[in-house]
Amino acid sequence: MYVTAPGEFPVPVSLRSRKTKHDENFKVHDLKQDQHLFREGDDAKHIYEIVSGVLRLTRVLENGRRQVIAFGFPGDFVGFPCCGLHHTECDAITPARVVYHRREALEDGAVNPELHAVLLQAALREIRAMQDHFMMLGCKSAREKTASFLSVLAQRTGTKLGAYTEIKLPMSRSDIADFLGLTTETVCRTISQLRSAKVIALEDPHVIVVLKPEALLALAESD
Amino acid sequence: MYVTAPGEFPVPVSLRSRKTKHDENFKVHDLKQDQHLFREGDDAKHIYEIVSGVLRLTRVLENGRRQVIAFGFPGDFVGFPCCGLHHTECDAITPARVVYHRREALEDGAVNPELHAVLLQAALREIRAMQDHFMMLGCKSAREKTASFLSVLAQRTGTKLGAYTEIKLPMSRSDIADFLGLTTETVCRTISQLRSAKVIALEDPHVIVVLKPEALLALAESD
DNA sequence: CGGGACTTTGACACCTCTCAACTCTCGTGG
DNA sequence: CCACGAGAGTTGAGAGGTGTCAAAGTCCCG
Repeated sequence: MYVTAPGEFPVPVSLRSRKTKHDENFKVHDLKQDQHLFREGDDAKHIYEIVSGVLRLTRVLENGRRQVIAFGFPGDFVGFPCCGLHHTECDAITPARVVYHRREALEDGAVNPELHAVLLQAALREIRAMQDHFMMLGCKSAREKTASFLSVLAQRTGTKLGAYTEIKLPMSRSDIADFLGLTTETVCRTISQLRSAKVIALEDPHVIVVLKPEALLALAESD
Repeated sequence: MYVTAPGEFPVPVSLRSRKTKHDENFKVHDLKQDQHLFREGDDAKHIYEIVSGVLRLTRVLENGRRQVIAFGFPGDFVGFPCCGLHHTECDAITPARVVYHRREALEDGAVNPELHAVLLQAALREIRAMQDHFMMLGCKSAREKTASFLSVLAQRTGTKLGAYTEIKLPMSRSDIADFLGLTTETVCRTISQLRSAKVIALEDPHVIVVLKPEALLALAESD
């Protein structure tokens, strides 16, 4: 998941079973919290489709600085290989279930044409979503980034509570910070500001209620 | 082109003609400077392979802020579609020549298997390169960004002058700034600092000589 | 020769980072 | 049962990097 334009979220595997029925190597795997799915430099044997739970894709520089490339939510695909290798770390920040798809299904259209098409479209959506995320990292202020992040999360994973929307944040403040190109302190402060402005409320640090969705969206794109 | 790890640059079409000989829709097109190749929202009929010249991929937010997604150099592919549409602007910052590849060649493996594989690998490299660029935008300071940018450009397009390397910068300062998530003024100042430190020299604003490549690389990754 | 776009430099403001302290929760062990 | 420590989150003070605004310089081209 990137902070991307709304309205084009992927369809979980469960909703398009017809498309995957021909995958003879269809295989489900469960991950415990904090368990790794793959690491940077690993041979890429599979592409993974997330059924449930939340994954985290990260890269680290030599000097230790870390970037969270993306969060993987149900319906997302992770692990697109380059030159046969994974180039990010991937681990589960909640218990999670993924479907394995053989890399050959992506790279060779003859193996399983239907699955091939699904994986290819997922890769193209990935490119599009990463372009969206460039706008975040390159153009936006801390407040805009944080508001965008919460706004997208509300639309993608929020649960309605009457006029409000409740967001469960499975990731830590420092995950959010490394995703948005900020520090944990700045993320905390910005969330506190949004709370002071009555745009959101905090049930606890990992459960946020969006009180004014339209105000949140406005802050996400304000000049 | 993103500011990416060195040593894995694409191979220009001219060097792998065998791989494209089966593309029955192989078509060359020339672009004048400042001419558009496609715009955001256009129907994506083709993917483009750059033969010569330099292209610029951009996105703009509602409030006018701009992000340069990538620069396209010879050997790069641009125009990967999502949902059949282009999601960036693309124009030529120098006179350029591109090869058209029909979108179907990417999306349907049966049309031309060899070309399909080439385009697919290009898309996967694109994902990898964008991940690299996230590190730039999210983790690095202005000096590190600028040094990285010049360093990569030197390796990718530089011409050797004895111990030195000359870089031609076809893009404006504001293009560089929008690519790196900075302002033109900051890019200028940072380049001036590098010049003061005798790491680079400026023949003119668009021709830079790298005097100390190892120092430039060190600045690109310094803590 | 003059106008315009681009580049460079300076002064200043302010946003974000850094460093630090405090709180809170939770799990461990005495 | 309580003490203790570890880790995450929050908040504050201060510094510094980068953005903003302004002006001058450079170059190209009409």
